[in-house]
Amino acid sequence: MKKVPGIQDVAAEAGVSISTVSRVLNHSGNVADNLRRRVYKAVESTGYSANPIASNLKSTKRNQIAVVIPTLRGTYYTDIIKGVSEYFYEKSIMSVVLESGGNMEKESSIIKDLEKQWIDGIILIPGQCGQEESYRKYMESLSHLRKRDTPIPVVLVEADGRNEDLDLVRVDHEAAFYAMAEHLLELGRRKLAYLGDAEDASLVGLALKGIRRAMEEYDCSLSEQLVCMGNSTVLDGYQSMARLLYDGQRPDGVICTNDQVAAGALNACKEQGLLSPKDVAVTGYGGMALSIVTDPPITTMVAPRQQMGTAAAQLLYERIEGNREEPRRIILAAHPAIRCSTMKSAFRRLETMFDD
Amino acid sequence: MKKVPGIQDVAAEAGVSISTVSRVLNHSGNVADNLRRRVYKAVESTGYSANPIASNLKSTKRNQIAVVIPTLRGTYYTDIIKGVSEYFYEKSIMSVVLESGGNMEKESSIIKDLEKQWIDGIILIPGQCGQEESYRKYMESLSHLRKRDTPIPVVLVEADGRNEDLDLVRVDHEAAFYAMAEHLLELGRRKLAYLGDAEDASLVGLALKGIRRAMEEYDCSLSEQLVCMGNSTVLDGYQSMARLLYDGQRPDGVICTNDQVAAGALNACKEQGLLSPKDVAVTGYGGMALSIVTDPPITTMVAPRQQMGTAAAQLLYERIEGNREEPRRIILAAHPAIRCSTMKSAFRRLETMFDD
DNA sequence: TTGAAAGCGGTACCAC
DNA sequence: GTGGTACCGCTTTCAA
Repeated sequence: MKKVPGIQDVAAEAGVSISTVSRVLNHSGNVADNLRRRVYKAVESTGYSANPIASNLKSTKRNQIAVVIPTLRGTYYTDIIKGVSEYFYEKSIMSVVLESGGNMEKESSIIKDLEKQWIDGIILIPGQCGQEESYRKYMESLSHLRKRDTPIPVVLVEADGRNEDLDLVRVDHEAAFYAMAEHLLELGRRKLAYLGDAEDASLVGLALKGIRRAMEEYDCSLSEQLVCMGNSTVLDGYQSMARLLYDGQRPDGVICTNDQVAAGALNACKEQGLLSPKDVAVTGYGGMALSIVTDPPITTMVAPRQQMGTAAAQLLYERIEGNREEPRRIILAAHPAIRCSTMKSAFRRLETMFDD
Repeated sequence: MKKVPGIQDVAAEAGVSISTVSRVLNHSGNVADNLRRRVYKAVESTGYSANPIASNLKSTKRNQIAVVIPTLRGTYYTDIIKGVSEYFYEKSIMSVVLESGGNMEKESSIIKDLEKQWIDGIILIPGQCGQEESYRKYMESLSHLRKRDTPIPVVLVEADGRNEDLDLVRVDHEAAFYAMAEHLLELGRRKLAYLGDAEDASLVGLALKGIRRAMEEYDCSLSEQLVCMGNSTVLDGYQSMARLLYDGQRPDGVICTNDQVAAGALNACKEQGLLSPKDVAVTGYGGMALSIVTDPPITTMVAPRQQMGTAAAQLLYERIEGNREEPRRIILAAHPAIRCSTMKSAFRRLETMFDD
């Protein structure tokens, strides 16, 4: 195995000093035209390409950031990644994607690994962080990053706001669920149900808050019996809804924690001969591709996922460049997509925005 | 800004030589117990963590591979990434994900960038490589990687087999489409249509080959009028199917290039009052999450996406370690998921395998 | 068993 | 303008 050509080979080939080669290649300092040409020629003939590792040895910069996400399944998080990696690709910074499984221990261990890797920054999308106990340990590993002599900047995405001093980008879930509830209430529905994700306590809290606030304004309230906790798959939605109906509960509006659950709920309704939206109006959440292909298509709140990624990337970049000290929070709004699962008259055009 | 503790600080703190610290930390060579203890203590007190950049300076290894994919949208490619990154995470090798937009020029430029980055290996999922002309330039950039003094190994995923000497992992699409056609033919359907993706000539070719082979065996053939080319979104499927019906063509079976197109086609049928599967049986392809939430759920071929990723990662790792010289191809089979869009009696259980 | 010293491939500062 | 040279942080001989 032949050795890779190094800068010293180029220098030898061109008959100039290493310093000169460096100057030419980094456009630093002035070099006489003839030398410059000779250097370029030597680069050509040797097939030289700078070793990025050695280049960063001094600066101890890696030109690399990491995105830690709960899961690569589905499109919610990968859309966020899209925003992040596009932003950093422009800046010649590579993005590494790590999957935590939504598991706090794994997240912590990944973060420790990244620390050893001397990564330039981390965008962290935490999984469920319900249990106070392990949350403490978790926060420790994060704050450790900031207490280092050379801190690794961290930007949180879609996390609750408990960690006050970290940058944060998230969707205003409370407002979004408020909007969904208001939409149903405006349509005259009063007996609303909520199908939540037991594993995402933080989202459930915000959703309930939003829904309750809307219902109060319409002088009604959310019955505890109509609040169901499952996981967040199609199957869970189906089962939760089926159980509600089996128990003799029959809401006239169902707000689901995401589009998958809504799709499942829709199925359960159909099975019982209930029509949507006539008998039961169903709303999803997230604006995933599948929300448009169900029958009827599901009314949902579209989360600006890629935009979240871009915003987070921007915040992180400011930190990496040392351009900002005080923490910032960016709260983005989800926007409604009204479809036939709540309004029969809804615009029926197949939307092209989702090309999952 | 304080300096990061380096190995020399640890050495000073422990009152030993740098060499000794290195030996202790890398478990290389024997060190007296008392020295070893002092080193560990010094590591603790200084908060030392090895600089991964400097560690690899000699070996010029980066412990980093790249996955180049057409798009981060949807779940098809991200599922492949999941397989890849899990495999390499175990090996302490980071995976970087780059999005090419399915654009050959961008792909080439990304690959050039990666070359400068001295990445240890590349898993490449090419976009459409229809046009012979630009394909040539493209192959050049690939073969350049192999002709370097220190070649960067490349594994292709879901590419056609034109590049004979590269490792390759893909699904046997011809067999899969053959199976879909056979399924419809077995159900007595004879007037089959095919909705393809104009931008993926390679897939179209294989699909048509498979479908035609199956039809021949049933003594019938595919009418050219029932072959439609669009793109691959829900909307395209809707439009293609609508056009067919508008033209007075009415197939009794429709084979779609993917699940999105099938979902769209299903919609168009419904709009014309056609029942599925009674009037028209519709099949999708890929086994995406949305195939299960449509009404009726769509019969599809499930592509082993994560498995492809793992297989590709394995091949790449062998190359990186220099354990193999001769190129290998791994062809995986897709497996059918029969649903109500083709057989009314199909098992109706909501499958949990898709939790998009 | 230990330490000194020579790189690894560049960058950057300092003379000339 | 140009070249010499001292690092960057770690690994790896090579002597002692």
